[in-house]
Amino acid sequence: MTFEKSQSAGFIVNHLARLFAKGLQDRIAPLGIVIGQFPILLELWEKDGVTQKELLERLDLEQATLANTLTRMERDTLIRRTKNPSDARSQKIWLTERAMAIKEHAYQAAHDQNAFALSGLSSEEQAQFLALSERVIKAMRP
Amino acid sequence: MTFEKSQSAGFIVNHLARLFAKGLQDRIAPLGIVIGQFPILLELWEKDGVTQKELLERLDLEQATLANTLTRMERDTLIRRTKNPSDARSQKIWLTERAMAIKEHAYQAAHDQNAFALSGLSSEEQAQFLALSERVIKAMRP
DNA sequence: ATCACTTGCATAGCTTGCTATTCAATATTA
DNA sequence: TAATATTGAATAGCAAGCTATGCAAGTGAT
Repeated sequence: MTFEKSQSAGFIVNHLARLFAKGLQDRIAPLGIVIGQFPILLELWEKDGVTQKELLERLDLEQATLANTLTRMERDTLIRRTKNPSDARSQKIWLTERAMAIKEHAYQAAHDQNAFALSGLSSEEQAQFLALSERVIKAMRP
Repeated sequence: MTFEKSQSAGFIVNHLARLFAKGLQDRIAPLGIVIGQFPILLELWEKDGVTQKELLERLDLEQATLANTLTRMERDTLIRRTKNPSDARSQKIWLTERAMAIKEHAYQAAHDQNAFALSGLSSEEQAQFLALSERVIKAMRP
């Protein structure tokens, strides 16, 4: 059997993801955040004061990955945690001023990176690309 | 400004890549290899007895990433290294019997995973998806 | 021939993902 | 109520990516 990397969906998609990540990374670095914090911040900008479990439900991550990233975010003064009066096992997670202040800049960075990545495609092709990607995800999702 | 993850190319592509990786991971685990070793094995199955530098030129990885993965591959008896008579700084990298023996199974696994991932698309759509992806990569590549 | 530059690779240290395990708090059931 | 099960979160340990740095071997220029 033969195998051609350059025509393998797996390789192509991996390459895509790494280029995307690198591009966004560079754009958000000046804000003092890193890419793994991005999805978490997005959720918290929508609604904070939630428990880790509630946050987890809105994210596509394993619990341990989230816990570790939250620890780094606390270290980096992006979040604080307070006691949850109704359950001593859990805590409530809050954004700091600093994290709230960068929201718009971060949105802009993500928009810019997406626009840049798709800049070689027409609007129709962009829509097609996203739609096809969604269908591939659907096929693979357990 | 607003930001909708589910319509963000970056998030979608990241999700895609993780599902792909997980799927291939599961298929190759029985062969005793892991996903980071896969691209390297593909190149070595084509041609081994090469230096790290030659290998690096054929891969889309940083030198340090390759060096570390090669160390794990040696630990896992997938490769051996011999002296390079023409340059004492470098070594030649050779596949072991074990690594050679799994080649066809690994190709098959990758084929199967790609087919599975794209199974929700028609042949035309599959070609479209790959072509669009390539163009997105081209736009982002430095 | 020596001194400086370049090159090939390794190492250190970080992030972000994972699985497996642990532990304390809470809930359930006999 | 006591024993057991479940749940929320943390921790350990690994892989694979990155940047930055170090080091020894080779190359070149004076």
